[in-house]
Amino acid sequence: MEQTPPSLTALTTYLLSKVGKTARGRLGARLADRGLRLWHMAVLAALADFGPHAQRDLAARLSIDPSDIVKIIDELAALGYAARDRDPADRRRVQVTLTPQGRTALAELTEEAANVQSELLAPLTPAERATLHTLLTRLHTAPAPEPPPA
Amino acid sequence: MEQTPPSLTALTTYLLSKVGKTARGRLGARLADRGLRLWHMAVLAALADFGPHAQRDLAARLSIDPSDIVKIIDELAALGYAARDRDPADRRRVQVTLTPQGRTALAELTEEAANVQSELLAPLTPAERATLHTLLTRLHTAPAPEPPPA
DNA sequence: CATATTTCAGCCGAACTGATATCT
DNA sequence: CAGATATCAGTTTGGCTGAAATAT
Repeated sequence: MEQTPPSLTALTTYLLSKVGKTARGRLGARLADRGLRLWHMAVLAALADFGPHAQRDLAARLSIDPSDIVKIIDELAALGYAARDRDPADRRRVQVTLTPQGRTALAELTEEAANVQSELLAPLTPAERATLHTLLTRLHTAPAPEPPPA
Repeated sequence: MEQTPPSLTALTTYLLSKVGKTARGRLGARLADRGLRLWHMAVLAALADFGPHAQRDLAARLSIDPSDIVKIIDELAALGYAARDRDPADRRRVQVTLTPQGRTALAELTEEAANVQSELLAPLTPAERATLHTLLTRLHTAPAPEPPPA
């Protein structure tokens, strides 16, 4: 079998990128079976965890481009998972709320994600999975330090 | 500051995907400063570690589509980092070899990658970085288990 | 009029498909 | 002629840019 160059596997950066890509791919494939993509699940999760959002706030929270969120909400609304309403206080804003169907859909997606995860992390013991999760959490929540521009 | 939904950060899969994406982004940005992309570095690494390849073998080793490798080699050749020669034994094959300039370029890229990495992993202690690396290596080298189709 | 939010149209890079050319 | 390799053209997808449209 062809091997990955050791010059690359020696870089944690490379492994993170590669393993992360397969993780995204696996989960994306499962969601695709339901006609959804990763952003759909992210939006449902944000609505479930933090309540209704203006579209702009959803985009900011999830680091999606505001111009892309339109179609995502369109699709979630078409499935009955989310509802659009004008914010009466500021009619420029569109309040997006999670419907009960959206909530149950999210529960199913989370279930799917857990399945994908147990496949993906199968080579690790439960203790190792926990360690990996805490280390990744540290990296994720840490401020991204930019080096001082030369 | 807007927070990421806990429903997502609870998933190791999500963290892997997200952290991996920023890793790829950071490294890619550095390489872009030199007019290169990630695949260029991967190809140089494969040539350095395993010697000359036929283009098809490069594609197989790095999981690139064979139709995409053509332009990558074009660009590396234009920079003087790689050389194309017909394999005299099988003239269908194009042998790609690393030039001395390519080798020194790879050394510089590896240096850059190490810099990116130390920024990215700054929140972790050296011991934790080592743990992360071994865990990721286990995930990377493990066979990708597909669940039995329903 | 200046600003904020949403929406839409189009561009660009990455990944894949299919067809053609060259060689064994 | 069948098979393998490389090359080329076209499609798709995601993420981004820039310009309307609506409201404050």
